[in-house]
Amino acid sequence: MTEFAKMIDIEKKWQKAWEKNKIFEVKEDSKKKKCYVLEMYPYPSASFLHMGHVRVYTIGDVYARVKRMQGYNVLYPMGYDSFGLPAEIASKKEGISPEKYTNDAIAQIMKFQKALGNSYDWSRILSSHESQYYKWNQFFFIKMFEKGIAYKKEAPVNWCEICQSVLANEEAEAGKCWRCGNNVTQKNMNQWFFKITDYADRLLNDLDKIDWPERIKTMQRNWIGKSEGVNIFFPLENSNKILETFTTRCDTIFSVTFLCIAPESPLVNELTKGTKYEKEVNDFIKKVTKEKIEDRINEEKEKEGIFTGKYAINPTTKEKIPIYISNFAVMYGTGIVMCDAHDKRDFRFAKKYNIPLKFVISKDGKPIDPKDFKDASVNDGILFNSGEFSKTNNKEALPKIASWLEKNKIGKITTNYKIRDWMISRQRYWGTPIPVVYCDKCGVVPVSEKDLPVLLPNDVDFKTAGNPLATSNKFINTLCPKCKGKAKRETDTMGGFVDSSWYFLRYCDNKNKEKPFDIKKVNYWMPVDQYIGGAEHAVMHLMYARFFTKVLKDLGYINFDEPFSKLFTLGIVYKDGHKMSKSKGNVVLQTDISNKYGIDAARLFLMLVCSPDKQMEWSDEGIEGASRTIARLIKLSEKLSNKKDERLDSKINKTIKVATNAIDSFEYPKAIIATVNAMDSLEEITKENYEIILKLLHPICPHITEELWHNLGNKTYLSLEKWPVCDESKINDMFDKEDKLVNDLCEDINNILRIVQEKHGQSVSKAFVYVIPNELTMYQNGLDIVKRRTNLHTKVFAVNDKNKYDPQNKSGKAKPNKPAIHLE
RNA sequence: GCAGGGGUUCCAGAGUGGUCAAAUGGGCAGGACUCAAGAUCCUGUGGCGUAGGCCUUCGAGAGUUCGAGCCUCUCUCCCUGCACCA
Repeated sequence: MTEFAKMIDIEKKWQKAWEKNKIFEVKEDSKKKKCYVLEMYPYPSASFLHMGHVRVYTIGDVYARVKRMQGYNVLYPMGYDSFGLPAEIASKKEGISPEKYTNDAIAQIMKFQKALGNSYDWSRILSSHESQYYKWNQFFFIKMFEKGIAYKKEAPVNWCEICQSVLANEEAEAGKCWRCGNNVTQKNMNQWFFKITDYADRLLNDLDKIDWPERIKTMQRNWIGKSEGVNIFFPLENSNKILETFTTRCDTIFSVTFLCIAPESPLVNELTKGTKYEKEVNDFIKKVTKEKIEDRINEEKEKEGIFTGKYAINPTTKEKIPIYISNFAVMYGTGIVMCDAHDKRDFRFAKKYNIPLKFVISKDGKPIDPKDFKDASVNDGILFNSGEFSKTNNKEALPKIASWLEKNKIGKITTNYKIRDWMISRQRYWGTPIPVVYCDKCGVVPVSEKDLPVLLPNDVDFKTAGNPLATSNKFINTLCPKCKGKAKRETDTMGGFVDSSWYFLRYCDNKNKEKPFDIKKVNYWMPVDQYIGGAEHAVMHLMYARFFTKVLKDLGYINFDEPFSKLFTLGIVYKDGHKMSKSKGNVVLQTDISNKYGIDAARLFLMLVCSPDKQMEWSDEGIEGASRTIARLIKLSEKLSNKKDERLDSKINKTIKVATNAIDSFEYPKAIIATVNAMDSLEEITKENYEIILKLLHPICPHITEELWHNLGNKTYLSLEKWPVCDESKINDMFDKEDKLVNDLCEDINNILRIVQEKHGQSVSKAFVYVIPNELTMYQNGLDIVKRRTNLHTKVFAVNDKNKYDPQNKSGKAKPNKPAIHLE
């Protein structure tokens, strides 16, 4: 225990020294290559840190420390995403102001974070709830409002009754509120939006520029949901009306035998109003929309529909085709689907309602009939009954059909996106006030820049339902910036994702009072070279931050259009098969572990046990192993000698090479294992080589290595020392080969020895080893090792009898020469 | 359904064409040191063999290759994300 108590003293000592001497504070320096390492800034709610948090922060710190030692000018900041609902809820319940609640939480989490010994530049700290930060949210909002990127519109929004607020599409996962899990309902409200749809193509295309995990890119591509196809025009029978459908499979147009309209489509009413179908259809729509949100999760949901009584004309075949309303059609594209026998869902629907079906694709182009089929024919093949396109491959014909449709004015080549504009309005208090006033004369007027920030008022009532901001008269009543007449302020605040969309820019110049940031500073540090965070932000935060960056570039504030060059997504820490979390009650606390083993041991274990991107299982035994490794590192300092040893130099340089490469690609376990292996195989070590080992392990275990470094008489900080560079000329593969030969020999001897002793009870004291002549020296060099590891008096002889050492096995495998062993 | 990632020896997890019976850590077994325990260190940990080897193994099957855990194809199971998206 005394040993570990000492460990804690060591940690505190160096944390203080680093902070006092500001060794991690950085400035722009055009002579040095920069490296911006960033962890997603946390929401300051945790009243403690568990091993999941420790892992996150350690991964970033290791990377930052390595880059710093490699001579980069490393920006590695920390801050807090401090606006959000929990603070507001706490105010409601406990009567503390959100500000006090938040500041207390930040003080708390900072204390724990500092005990990790991370190399943050704390002078750059920021919190999004500070007016000096959110002022610039408002500033950017006004700039975007002027450009039409921020706009207000009446829109159906997701409304959560419990949170009394609207939710972004991204926040209403599968019809449930992401915070409280309550069912989300639809409501029409006037809301503020950012026009992210204008950037859909750039957001999609620029994914190719960045080094992100394929998984995350795929998720973003899905979310943008670009699909290229054709809008095809179906004339309504006995009418001038044209029904427009969107399809990506225009090659099946000749087989279309019915249309389906989404129940939400305004067209439905138009088609059935005043007809005998009206009531039945309306009843059906009521039923569908009511159950819709819950049933969206249900894959097995029965496809249902109802006939509208109307017909359309297939513009290619001129056939009269019925129009249905169906629960499988949604408001995507035009809200109308053209249906045919080459789609499984359409086919089944048609069978259910006895709608005629036609095929136009078969394997060989010979006509086939849906009557002979139980299910849809979805394979590609040769077209038939398709006019001039018959007898051609459907895939090849597709683009030709598209342009043919367009040429004949029965279609239009179209691109559709799933992404919707980003709804930023929240009816909450604890967020950035949207800097807009409503004036009876002038309408919607943005607040003048000189009047920013629009501060959150203190005289609000958190107890009444709805938006607390609406209860502050001081806040609401103001003057119009244009006409100076009476006006009312917008009470919506911005969702938290606005804050997190540019905080990484503010770190570059966090104290600037004149501007959001100095362009020169931002252009020096940005883009973030390595962004680190959880995969749960794959879509929302990471998409919005990319969007914001592109907007700021267009507005002339920055000169790059992707914020994060490289992204690393973390694996989760599990314990007993569950994600480590307070609610599961399976947390292992930072304080518990660091009190017992020291934070360095925890860091070592977390970095050693598996790659940082994988999920890992916490193990109490594992940390013991890490703790022992640190003990061995300390012990190694007793083995210092001045003996020059080429073999050792070779080994150390090879280790530098392996560890450096591994660390660059986040293969921390590989780097650690290489270093620890080198360390463990040593009998004695020169001071220079020991220092190299300390340097290699310093990013992982910064405190103990710093201590040992100073114990060697060094006055500098190891944290600022140069990362060792591999001297290729010192690497000699002969040593490796020699080691391997000797190793194998020891294993062979030991194996035979065991068999001889266990099974036959003979005692052995000498080993005679016969090897081929050109390997004799190598074996002799390793003789001491053999003697030590086998406890036998060993002699090596060279023998020229080639046959004896060149055994060819039956499969003809070429085997290396193996020595012959005699035991006595 | 679509997309992304996986299935390795008791466990976790390395490993992308020979140097692989497969790193490392844990567990387990044996040994050294101790009166003893703990700590520490050493050795072993698929099977067979009184040497150099042989046999079996990396989800299943097939293929490419002189040679496959590693490459190709099919199947299967698991995870993650998206989804009545036409």
